Amino acid sequence: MVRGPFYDKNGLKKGAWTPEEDYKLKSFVQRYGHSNWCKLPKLAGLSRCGKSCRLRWENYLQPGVKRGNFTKEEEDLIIKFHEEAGNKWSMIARNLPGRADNEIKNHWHTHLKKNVKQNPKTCEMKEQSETSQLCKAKENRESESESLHASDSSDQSLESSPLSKELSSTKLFSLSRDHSPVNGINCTEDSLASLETSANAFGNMHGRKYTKQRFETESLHASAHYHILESSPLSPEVSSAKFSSLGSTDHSPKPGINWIEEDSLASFETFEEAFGDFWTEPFVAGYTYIPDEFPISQYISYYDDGIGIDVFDQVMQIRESDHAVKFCSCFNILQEVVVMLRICTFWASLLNSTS
DNA sequence: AACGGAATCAACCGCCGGTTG
DNA sequence: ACAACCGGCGGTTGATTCCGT
Repeated sequence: MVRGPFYDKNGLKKGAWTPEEDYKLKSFVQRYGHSNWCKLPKLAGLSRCGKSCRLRWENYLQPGVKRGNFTKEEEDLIIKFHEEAGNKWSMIARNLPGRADNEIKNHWHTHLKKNVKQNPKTCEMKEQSETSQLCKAKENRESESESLHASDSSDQSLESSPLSKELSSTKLFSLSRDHSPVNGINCTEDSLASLETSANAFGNMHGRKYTKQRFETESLHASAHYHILESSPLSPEVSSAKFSSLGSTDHSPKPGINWIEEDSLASFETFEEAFGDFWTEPFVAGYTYIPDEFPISQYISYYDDGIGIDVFDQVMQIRESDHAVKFCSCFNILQEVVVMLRICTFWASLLNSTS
């Protein structure tokens, strides 16, 4: 189902991700964030391109990512949003918390598209949608941009938005400071405060500057998250835990977090069972190439006050300045060899035990 | 049991727009 | 103002699994 691993001409690994790579990426991102995907693979000790890392994180490793079967409600939402906006998978994904755009896209092509075609009424609506899809796509971008501007003062753009009122009001809800109930949602002050705090933490943790686009995207994401929670199988506790964990300085997995990647890391846990502290032994923990004693605490305030100190960049500066990267590269090769030996040992022991 | 086509889905590719220097 | 860089997005690919013959 997945391309086998191989190396391209630049020496970058392609194809399926291994549990080991997942662990490296997850550990690094949870600890230092991901303000620069291009530099991240080198720092995290991965022979992957930044894009590949980003995709893997966003689609599978990121806390809160839902895997598995789509619910009827989710499918209805996908169909509805697709009718509204066409192949705007990222936008649809923002309104389905926990679902990656790639997964939604795949689900559409493999399950929903044919179902929609079988339904004449829906098909008709879809055709109408598709005929104006190009126009809508353009309008969507414009209206999203407009709604951002409008959010400062009024909801004028809502009436002209090609998106449904539900979508539009979601945006308004996310972008405005008005805490009154919107679109039938009873918003308590507490939940809103929690949402805002969480959203802030979410935005801050990566050390990203709040550009117009990012503000828009992340606000949408945060609001959509709250919006869907009303009917989502994900509990509010999980949701808030998600954001909290992202903004927290303690990046160890927390109870209550919906660690969907548990499944994908099942084999990884098997390693741990076999070797106890397999991944926490020095050569592996260092795995992130950043020693535990790295003076990270002085930057931790970043997460709290949101002032633009980027932990990731600090790591980069320190490590590049003293040629640590070169050292780590050599060190990493040794680590890789040791890891491979351990994996071989593990499988050998498994084979022995089963035979 | 063997084969081949269909289905699935993780991952890659290339383009585009925003940001930065 | 401009070029380079970077992240995000949607389309596509291809390995694997499923299922019918």
